[in-house]
Amino acid sequence: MKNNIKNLRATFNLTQGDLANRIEVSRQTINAIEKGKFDPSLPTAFRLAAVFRCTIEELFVYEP
Amino acid sequence: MKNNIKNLRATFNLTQGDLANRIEVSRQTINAIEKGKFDPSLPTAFRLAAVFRCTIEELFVYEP
DNA sequence: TCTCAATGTAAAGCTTGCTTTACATTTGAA
DNA sequence: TTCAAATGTAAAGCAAGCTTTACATTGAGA
Repeated sequence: MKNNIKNLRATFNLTQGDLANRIEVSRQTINAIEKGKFDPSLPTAFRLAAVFRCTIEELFVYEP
Repeated sequence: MKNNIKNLRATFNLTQGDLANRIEVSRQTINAIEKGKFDPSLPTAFRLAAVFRCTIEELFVYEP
């Protein structure tokens, strides 16, 4: 699963820590998701999409 | 997190077992998701949306 | 009514998402 | 150049997603 978080984060001028605070996860979680270490849970994906005012489909690219 | 899986499954004439096979999870997983026992992972949500040809946002309603 | 498919549910166990703590590396602004 | 903020990473531990096995309940058609 790929994602556009790093780019969007830059567009919105947010640090990993800022974003983490906004969606109430740890900074390490944001880092891990950006780095592709693991996929977020569905609730976390919804909160991320809400911050960037986009759909989950625009934020994440599913790869079988 | 609420979801419309049960309705859509009826519309598409699929049993829980059918749907489970389609997205390669166990029947119990489908049952648990329908019953709200837990939220699916993001990959599982993507596969569910693909079966019903809808978006994740149409399939799941996030509740903080 | 009988019966078989579909659904509900439970327990044990594995994997993954996420946390906290902690430290190293990179980067950019003064 | 230096120093602080931002990022990267790692380990241990808890919580959630999912599996397998197994059995009970519901429901609809013969």
